[in-house]
Amino acid sequence: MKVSTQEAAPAFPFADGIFPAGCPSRIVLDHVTSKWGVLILVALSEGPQRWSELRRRAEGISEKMLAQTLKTLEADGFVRREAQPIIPPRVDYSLTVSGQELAALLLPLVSWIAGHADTIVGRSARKAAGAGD
Amino acid sequence: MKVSTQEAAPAFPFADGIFPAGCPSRIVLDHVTSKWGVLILVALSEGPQRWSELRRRAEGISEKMLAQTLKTLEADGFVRREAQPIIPPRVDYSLTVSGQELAALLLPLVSWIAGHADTIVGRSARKAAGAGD
DNA sequence: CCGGATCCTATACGATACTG
DNA sequence: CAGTATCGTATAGGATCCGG
Repeated sequence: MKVSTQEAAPAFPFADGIFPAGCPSRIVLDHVTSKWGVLILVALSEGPQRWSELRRRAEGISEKMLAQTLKTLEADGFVRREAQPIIPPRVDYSLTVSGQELAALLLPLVSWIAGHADTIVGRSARKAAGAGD
Repeated sequence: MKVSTQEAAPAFPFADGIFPAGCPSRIVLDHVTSKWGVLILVALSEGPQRWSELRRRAEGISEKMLAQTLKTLEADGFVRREAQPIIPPRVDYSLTVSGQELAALLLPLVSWIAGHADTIVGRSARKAAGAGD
């Protein structure tokens, strides 16, 4: 077993394979890391929001994908949907406790990316010279 | 601006839209959250590894996707590739500093998912009753 | 052993139109 | 306003063969 710089946990938890193909973790990971999953979860981490609000926040999302993503996240227990039987309809989406935990892990990731993306794609565009760091 | 339960930072950094469609952040996010991106980065966070090792770790990945994912991550400056001109070839992949930073953010996420996936898909399978939490 | 090239399929996704 | 239904397309991704 190898011991490198980044050591805190007793043992690397994914030493022999991240996890098996098709296992529940893979499924959830795919849901979360779907094209819009991260964006929706991050958007909702600010607080409950309506459908139309989410559409604006996740710029570029189609109605179909918003519906599909929300449904998946709701089925996974990350998002709660509350519809009010009024005309015109009003539906609020919010994070469950589980969803808040997840979003709390996603926010640093998204922030990091937001802070480094320009450098990264800049380097990509320059054809990725030789030195990575 | 709304103030709800989860308030800690001075201001929510993604208050009016996560970030614009097609911007560098979106591109990098898509690379990282591609089907195999997370798995490869997490796998490499344990230390440098060879092609064949990565294939085992990321169970179920095809050669094509491994090559493609590694190339993308390398172009983004997250992964370093070192090929030794010997027969048979030996190629080692490792994380750059940037890649290590990213992986450090990914690990908690993957660990959390690994710890909750069974509950989550269990609930999903039971048709997602009514209460999310 | 490490991949590149090619072909093919599944499906994720977007655009549009329609409904309660 | 908040969706659903349908269709068409782009592309992600897998299988296989080949080459250094």
